[in-house]
Parts: sequence; C-alpha cells; structure tokens
Amino acid sequence: MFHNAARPRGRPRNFDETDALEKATQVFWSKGYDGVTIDDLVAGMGVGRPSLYSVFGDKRTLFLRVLKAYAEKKGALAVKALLSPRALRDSLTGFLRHVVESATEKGSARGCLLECVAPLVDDAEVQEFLQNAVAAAVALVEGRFREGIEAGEIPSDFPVAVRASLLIDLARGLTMRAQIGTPRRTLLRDTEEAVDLVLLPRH
Amino acid sequence: MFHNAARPRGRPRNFDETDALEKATQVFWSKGYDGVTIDDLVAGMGVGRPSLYSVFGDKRTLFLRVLKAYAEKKGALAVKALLSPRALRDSLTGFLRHVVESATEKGSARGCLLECVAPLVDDAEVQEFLQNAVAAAVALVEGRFREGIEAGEIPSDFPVAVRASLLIDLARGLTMRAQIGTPRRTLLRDTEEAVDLVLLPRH
DNA sequence: TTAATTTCGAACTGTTCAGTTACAATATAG
DNA sequence: CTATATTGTAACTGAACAGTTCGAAATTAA
Repeated sequence: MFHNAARPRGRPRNFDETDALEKATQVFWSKGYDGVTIDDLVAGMGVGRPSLYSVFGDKRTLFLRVLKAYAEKKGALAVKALLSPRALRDSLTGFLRHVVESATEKGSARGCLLECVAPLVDDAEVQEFLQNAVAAAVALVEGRFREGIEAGEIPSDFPVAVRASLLIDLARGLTMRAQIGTPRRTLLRDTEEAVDLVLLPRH
Repeated sequence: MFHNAARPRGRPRNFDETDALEKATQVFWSKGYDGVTIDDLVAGMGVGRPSLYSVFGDKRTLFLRVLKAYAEKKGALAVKALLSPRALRDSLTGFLRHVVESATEKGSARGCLLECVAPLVDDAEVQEFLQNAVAAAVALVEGRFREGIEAGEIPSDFPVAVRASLLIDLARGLTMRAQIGTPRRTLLRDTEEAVDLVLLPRH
C-alpha cells in the first residue's frame, strides 16, 4: 500500500502550521515585539512550548517568518487593489480603503504589523526587510501612475515618483492614526481627501 | 543667615532631575517601552536604583512624565515654527523640516517618541494623551491655514481642516521613514514636495 | 560635636522568563 | 504485537528582572 501524501512517521501534530503562524501574527501585532513572551505565543498559537521551538525556532526567527508571511499577504492585496483594471482614482481609493480597513478591523489588532510594530524591532534584518517592502510599495504605486499617464488619466508631466512616495506616507499616517484609536469612518473620509490631493495636477 | 534657595536638609542629590529625565527620554526613545528595563534606566540616567523609584516612581509613571515633557518641548518648537511671522509656505516647510531633522538627528534615537514609541504602549492614559496631542497639532496647523486665508495667501475656500489633517499624516509618514533608516536628505527633499502638495488649490 | 534628615551603593527577595529535559501519548512499519 | 519515530505535557534550571531593604555617606540644624 502506498501513501501518496507521505504521512510522517510518528505522532501527528494537533496544530496547523499556517494557522499557528497567523495566530502568532495576531500576538505580535497586538503586543509588539518586546512585549511578547514565549508564554504569550504558546497561549496564543495553541502550540506546545517544545513544539514551538522545534518547529519555529526562537522568538526572533518566528517573528521574521511572521513578518514575511504578513508582508506577502498584504502585498498581494495591494497588488490586487492597484492593478485591477479600473480607473486610476478608484485604484488608489481602493488601496487606501484597504489599508484603513485592515488597520481598523474588529477582532484584530489595530494598526499594522509592518508599519507600527516592525519598525521598532532593533534588528538589521528586520530593518532591511522593511526598507525593501516600502520601496516595493512605492514602486507599485509609481507603476500605477505610469499606467494612468499612458491611459491619459493624468498629465504626462505628473510627478510620479514624488506622489507615489507621498501616497505611501499618507497611508502610513492613516495607519498610525488607526493605531491610536481614530475611528474607521474618520479615516475613510480622509482617504477620499488623500486621493484627491495626491491626484491634483501641479500648477 | 538666610538661604534664599531653601536648600533641603539631607545629603544633596548628585544628579539633576531635568537632566535625568532627558536621559530617560533617550532610553525609551531608542529601546521602546517594553524593551526598556529598570537597569537600562539606571544606567542611562545616572541615577541610583532606589533614587529612581523614590523620585520618579515606577517605569510607567516615569514614562508618562517623559512623554509629557517631550510633547511639551516638541509642541513649543512646532508653535515656534508655525506661528513665526513669515509666509505660509515657509511656516509649513519650517515645521516639516523640524520634524525631519529631529527624527534624523545624529547622536539621538531615530524617529519620534510620540509617533513611533508611544502608540505601541498598551495603556489608556497614554492613548488618550496621544489623541489629544494629535488633535492639538492638527488644530495648530488649521489655525495657521486660517491666518493664511486672512492674509490672502490661499483662497478662502481652502479646505483647512482636511489639509491640516493630511499634513500631519505626511509628517507621520516622514517620521516613520526616518525610523527605518531613510536618509535625511531624501526626507528633506520630500518635505518640499509635501508642502507643495498640501498647498495646491483644489480644482 | 551631636542629632536629624536625605541620598547613595550594594546586596537581597520573590517573580517571571527563555530554553531544555524527561516521559507519556499517538502514530507508522514490519 | 513489537519496535521505532514523532509530538504533547509538565516540570525543571539558570538567568534576568522589579521592587525593597539596610547601612554608609553627606548635608543642615542646634
């Protein structure tokens, strides 16, 4: 008899690795990095202490993995919001709306792991990862602006790089406001304004 | 013989309270709140452990005091930058330049205690304080915009409240970029762009 | 000089924490 | 059914930590 899904030999795990990782995300997201103890993770992930070490390594290693999974997921959603075939304004609004909505989601921590938690982690690898993530986000928005130019939605002298950078700054600002408790509807209102602003032609 | 500066009775302290508080600010600023131990503070402030407790209370109490002193200092500088008698554009540029410069000061921690560290502190009093600080900052910028309208520097239909909020969002974004290591000159360049943007008339 | 007062330095105490170990539980292979 | 492999549970260990205590040091008051 063959097992196509090569079932491992010993006692099976009673947790799902991906699921545990998502739970770890919530723990770091809500308590910060330094504020989290291994016991918090054990409790939050539903994984035994020795399993946690053997499967995920120590806190730093786990955090890096959480960070990468989170960024990938968030990045994919940003791509989806920005690169769907619709008007430029709608793309940007969709992007910022998604940012605000995920930062104010009920049942989840406020703010954003990448913007509020990770920047405070005193670790070279984390910092480098963040810088790349920000650069990627800016490049994505830049790309969308260039498409907008080709489609004639904005003038050809539109300052693509600068505005992309500023849009990301605005997104960060909105996220930080979510972190300190500004209500979702306020942020959603300002989302519209931010898009208006960032699309204004220069003189 | 009278002592006009009513010298207290016992052994004199060998630290200056204000100075120690500034050192504590640097400690929290560079290590975050949860990342700081009492020993870090003892080492960084040059104050003995028992003195620290008797003079400043526990970590939370000390942090609240640090936070308030920091906000007061920062607020005063913001007022100075925004309310000096000069052109609106120069006021705003001065404000953002100050934000960027203090977030990228060499010899000091990067970013901003109020924007990068405090929002992660899981404490109701801290959160409330931050919300008020943000509201005050927005109100300050709003006031400056209104002066600009009176002086005819911007049109009377200029969306004062919205733009003030967005300018603060931009400041937060710039600060967070400083935190993750974006160089000062990049941020200063974007400062100019941010002011240009926020002053654009609406269509 | 002596008494009273306050701070300083060092050591102490009970707690929390990270990481490990020992053993029981649960599975497969033959 | 037995041997082997892997996970889960609980408890252990040494280090780090918060907050306190105690005696020595430094000052004023009398």
